[in-house]
Amino acid sequence: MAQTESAEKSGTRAEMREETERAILDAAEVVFAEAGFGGATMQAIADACGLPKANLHYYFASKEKLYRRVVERIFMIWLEAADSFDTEAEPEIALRRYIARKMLLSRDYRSGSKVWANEVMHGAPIIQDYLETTLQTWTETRVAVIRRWIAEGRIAAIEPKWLLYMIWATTQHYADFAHQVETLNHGPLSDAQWQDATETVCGIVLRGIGLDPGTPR
Amino acid sequence: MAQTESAEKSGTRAEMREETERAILDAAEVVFAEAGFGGATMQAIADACGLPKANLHYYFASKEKLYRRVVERIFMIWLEAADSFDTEAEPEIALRRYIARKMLLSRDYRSGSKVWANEVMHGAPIIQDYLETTLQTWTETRVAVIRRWIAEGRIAAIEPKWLLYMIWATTQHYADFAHQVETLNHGPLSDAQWQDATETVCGIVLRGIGLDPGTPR
DNA sequence: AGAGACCTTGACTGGTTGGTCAGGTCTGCT
DNA sequence: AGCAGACCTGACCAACCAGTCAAGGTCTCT
Repeated sequence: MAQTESAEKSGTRAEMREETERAILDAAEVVFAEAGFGGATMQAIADACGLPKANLHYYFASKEKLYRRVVERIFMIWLEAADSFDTEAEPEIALRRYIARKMLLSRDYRSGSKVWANEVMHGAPIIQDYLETTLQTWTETRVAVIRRWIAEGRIAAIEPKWLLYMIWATTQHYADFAHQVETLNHGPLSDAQWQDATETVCGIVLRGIGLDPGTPR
Repeated sequence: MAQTESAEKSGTRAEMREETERAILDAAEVVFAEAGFGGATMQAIADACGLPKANLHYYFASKEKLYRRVVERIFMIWLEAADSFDTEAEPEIALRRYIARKMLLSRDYRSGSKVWANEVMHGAPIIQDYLETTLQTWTETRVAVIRRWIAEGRIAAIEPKWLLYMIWATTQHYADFAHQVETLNHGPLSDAQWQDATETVCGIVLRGIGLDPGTPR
């Protein structure tokens, strides 16, 4: 009974294992986001996905290994979104698309963003290597692109890193500080507000580096 | 011996108590910032300020009470800085001064900023009331000022809240994500970099809302 | 149908943590 | 000097938590 209890029509062995792992990862992501690594308990994660605690340890050897998988998954999603920063496109297009994508991520992957923020804030003990390799490389390529734009006189002469940090910080703020944002807003942001916020961020950033934001949409 | 061991020339009873409390709060701020509430241990805080763990409980009844005091202290510092958003001044001046002040805070009170970020990210269980009262009020007054600027045609018509979030997020990024920033920078930011980052943020924000950043300094 | 791999789970354990407390020390006051 | 009250601290405890385990259940393949 127990094994076929899940609502999904039981697929192959491997499929079911994957499903269970994903359910645990989803639950873990939320719990880690709400309580931090230290504050989260395996029991809480187990409760959140309706499994006995011992089951978690069957799928993930330790709390730390589970946490690492959660963080890695977030990073992959982030990386995927990062590709929307098209190095070939016009600056207006590339930046606008990238900012919009990151705002979407903040809305749809709030917990993931929080876990990532937590991890970095505490000195990135688990994913330091990612920072030094993948993130470093990605950043350098985009910095190079921005420098080229500057050299071509298309945008104002600013240090590219400060611009990237501004975009990262602002977009992630809507996930990491969602509670504060929603408190000040007396409730969750509406679709219109998300759209307006995105457009405002795009507008300030583009105009801020000397571009014409043009007509949105 | 123990009581007079502190380097300070022992003052009055009340002074010494205050000194000890501040030493504990300082240590707690760092430990909470590095490990989060759940990950921090009273023992680690005790070690960080060179006191026996039992002493902490003499000055602060519980871990949670100590944490609350740490967060409250941060909030007070934040509020003080918030006053540099002069509602009487010209938009360029008010915003420039406010951003610069917040950047300084990020540099000098990194741990405090992290603790605050942690608290809000985890749903502000301790300081929800501050968000709903003091922060709400402060925000509303500044939003009103920005709306006035817009009505007077001095800055572009944008939702003031999105602008404030952008400033908060960007400036705090340099504290909360200091580890990531420093990794990508291959070391701590120099004074010149701090200055350049501040100037860049001011420039993008001001230009972004249709103002002339003018000549810095 | 039967064997063997795979999965599930309640009960348990060793270690850690927040918090307590009794007994001691020091300070300021009379 | 002597006393009262503030301060200090090592040792202790109950609660909790990550991780283990053995016994039993289920699925797949032949």
